[in-house]
Amino acid sequence: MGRRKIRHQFISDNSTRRVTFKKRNDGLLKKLKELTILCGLPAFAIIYSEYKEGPELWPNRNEVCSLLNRLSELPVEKQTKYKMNQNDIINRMAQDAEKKIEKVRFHKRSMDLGLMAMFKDLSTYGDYSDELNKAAKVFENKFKAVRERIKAVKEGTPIIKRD
Amino acid sequence: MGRRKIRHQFISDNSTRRVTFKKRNDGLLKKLKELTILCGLPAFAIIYSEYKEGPELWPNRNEVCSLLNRLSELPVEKQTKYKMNQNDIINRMAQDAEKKIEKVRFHKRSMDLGLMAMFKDLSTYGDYSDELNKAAKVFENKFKAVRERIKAVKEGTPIIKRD
DNA sequence: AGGCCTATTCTTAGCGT
DNA sequence: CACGCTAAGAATAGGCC
Repeated sequence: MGRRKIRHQFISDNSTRRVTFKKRNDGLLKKLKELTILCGLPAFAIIYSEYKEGPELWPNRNEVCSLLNRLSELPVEKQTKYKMNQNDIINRMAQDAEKKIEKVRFHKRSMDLGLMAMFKDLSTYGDYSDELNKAAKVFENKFKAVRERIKAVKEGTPIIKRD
Repeated sequence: MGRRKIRHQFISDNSTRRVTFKKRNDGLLKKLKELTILCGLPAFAIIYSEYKEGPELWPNRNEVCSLLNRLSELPVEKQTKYKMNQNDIINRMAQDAEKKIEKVRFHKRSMDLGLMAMFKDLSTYGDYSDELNKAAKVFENKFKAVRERIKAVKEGTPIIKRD
């Protein structure tokens, strides 16, 4: 919704990306707030960006932790939605990561904060905190494993519609 | 954005609220996904609703936990945004809660999942898990304390624009 | 970099089935 | 109750300062 239609992929231009982030981040939080008010329910969002020291955390950490604890108490059978979402995000992040590797655009931040989390979900490799290059290499080796897991987890239709 | 403009408040009609939730929930997750792709960053959202067993968790719990841990490691001085968000949500939830008390619309779910979290953040009162009425009463007593805290925490301008 | 503006595209409220 | 449809409203990409 703008002067032109844009492609649904990473915005390479730093300036444009920054502006887009600002606009869409604000728009997203506004909509999240509206949803919680209109439907009277608790919701949370966490958005890390390279433009801020602290992450966009809405509404706050304590509530997120509380709800996460609730989630862990749910019977596995009732976490279907969760599984599908996980499948969805793994797929997406894998694709994003693939592009980044190809383009050698592995920013430390995204690697440190985003992809490492995925690794932890798959297996334990120790501490890569300050060894970006090593981590990147490991990622390449683990990529196939990720794909394998994606297939394994797959089931049902994802709630997040694909474009 | 529809045939008519709607008021920014809780939708009392169950049927309408359900439909609105479905539409807006989907729209929100779509936008969150777009943001992560367009700007190449990790983001997360958790939405509890009364319409599903499991909460809408995007993308998955492990990543959320990992990022939360990162957040806790940030110097307090750099958590300004977080503080403002917390201030914002406390304000909002306090208002929502107030309405619910007045209208005796304290659904067990929202109380259990949403407001209790806020209580935990303020002080420890023991276990209210299955005592809704008691919790509601405590809330009324704590309401002023909440307001006080809001003022104490207040500083800077919130990133979440108010309507 | 940060606002403001507005042409365009996108979202969704109210209905019909 | 779940969908499909579509016009009224919103969000925002690209410009301009």
